Order: sequence, then C-alpha cells, then structure tokens
Amino acid sequence: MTHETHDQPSIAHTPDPESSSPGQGILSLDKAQRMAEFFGVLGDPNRWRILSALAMGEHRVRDLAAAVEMSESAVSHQLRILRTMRLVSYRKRGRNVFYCLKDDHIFNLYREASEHLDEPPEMD
Amino acid sequence: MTHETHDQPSIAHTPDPESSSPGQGILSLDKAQRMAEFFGVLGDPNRWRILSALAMGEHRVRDLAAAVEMSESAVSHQLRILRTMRLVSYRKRGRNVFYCLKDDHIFNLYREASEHLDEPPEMD
DNA sequence: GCAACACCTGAATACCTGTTCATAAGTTAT
DNA sequence: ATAACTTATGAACAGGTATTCAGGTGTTGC
Repeated sequence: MTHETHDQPSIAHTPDPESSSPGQGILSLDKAQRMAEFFGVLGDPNRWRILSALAMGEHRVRDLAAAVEMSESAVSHQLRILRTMRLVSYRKRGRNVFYCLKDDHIFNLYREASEHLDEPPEMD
Repeated sequence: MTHETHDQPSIAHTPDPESSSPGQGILSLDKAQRMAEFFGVLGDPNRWRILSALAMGEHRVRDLAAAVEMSESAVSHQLRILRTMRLVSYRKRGRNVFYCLKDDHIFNLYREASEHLDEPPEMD
C-alpha cells in the first residue's frame, strides 16, 4: 500500500452508512450511481446551452427554445430533466413559465471543468 | 451577491472567437460540445468507482478490475476514456501498468456534486 | 524458445438517451 | 364558448454507449 497517512476529505472516504462494498473506500454502487446520474445530466451539449442561457437571467420556455435553436418540445423535455436534478427552478406567470438557475453549483462545475479542459495537452 | 452586470468569467460569457451563435452569451456549439463530452465521461457509475479506487493511490489494471468488480477488459476500455479526458495518468513497470489520478479537479467536481446532491429535497 | 501473465484493442450486441411528432392541459382574449 | 397561445407529456425512432468476447502485443520466467 503506497498511500500516505494523510487524511484527504474526498472520494476515498465513504461517509455513507449504506455502503455494501468491501469497504475499501470505493464508492458504493448507490453513490456512484447518483454521481453518474448527476453528471450524466451535464453530459449533453444542448443542456449546457440551456443552462448558459439561464445564466443570463430567467427565460420563458419559448424564448429559451429560440435562443438555443431547439424545438419547444425538446427544450421542455430537457427542462424536466434539469428540474429533476434541481439545477433549475421555475415560476408560472399566466400561461408562461419562467425558468432560472437554482443555485451556483453549476457555475463552479463549469469553472472547474473549463480549467481542466484548458490545460495544456502535455504531449504523451 | 452572485452576479449582476459585472464581467464574470462564467457561462454567460463567450470568450471563444469561433462562436457562430447570435452572440447573446449562450455557449457556442463547440464549447457546449466539449463540456458535454467531459461531463459525459463522469456520467457512468463504474467510471466513478474506478476513479474512487484511484483516489486511494495507484493501482494496476488487474487489481482495479478486482476492486470494482469488473472485467479487466471493461476496465481497460474505461481507462482509455479516462486517459483521453486526461483524468488519469499511468506508468508502465514491466508487464504491469499503474494508473493514478492526474490532478485534483476530480476531487473538486466530486465535492461540488456531492454538496448539490446532499441538499434538502425542498418540497415543491 | 515456449508458456504464462498483464494489458490493450476491435467488432458485435444489448441498453440507454434525445429528438420528433402528435396530443393534452391550462390560460388569455374575443 | 371558441380560438389562439404556451407549456407539458407519451410513444416511437435514431444515434450513442458500455459491456462481452476473441484475439493481439509485449514482458517475465522456465
């Protein structure tokens, strides 16, 4: 085992009591599943375009669709997914529905990913 | 206190010169695509289990496979994807190949997602 | 050399995902 | 009430993805 005696508060730790794994520090199937579901939602370019539009302020579904150049139906489907993951919230006003980003987590995730992607190729 | 009409280097801004969009601040198709590709890699539970194993220190492919209870072939395929996204690096030692996490971005992403997922249901 | 070992790769298959299309539900205006 | 409008939803289809299986490369040890 070549791991230092340092207590890093991260993945290697399993605070979940429900872990059914060997208990080595590997993510439980359940936690891994939830992680994957969450990041999977961010694994679609159109959802990022929708989120980036909402980052500018709240939008109606219709305007959103126009902005990202998608059908309203497709946008509505995607918004449902984003709602499920609590990435967006909405308020109804008459026959319109205004969506907006729910919290700042998405900003941090964007920034972190962006930094990673902007790193030099570091030729192999 | 989040953001107003300030120049925040975030989603709403498009520093990419190649943007073919209306220029409203929506992510360019290219940037959105790269974001999606990156997060898509994190959209698989088994890859998270591999990453969490590597968070404990470097592992051979074989041991990794045993740890996450996958076939060596499947793990090798996944490692290739993780390598492509520069999430892991490796060193060859004889007939063994030791993999480890490349940088700390994955830790921050994990933490951010975990915080988000741990937020209260906030009943609608 | 030859066999065992560790890892990688390509093709095939089963599964999941996102869009479109048609339709329904709810709201506003005439 | 009827028509126009905005959004939501379900089924179906196309495209993408992860695994398995079979085979390949390179290394260690007899």
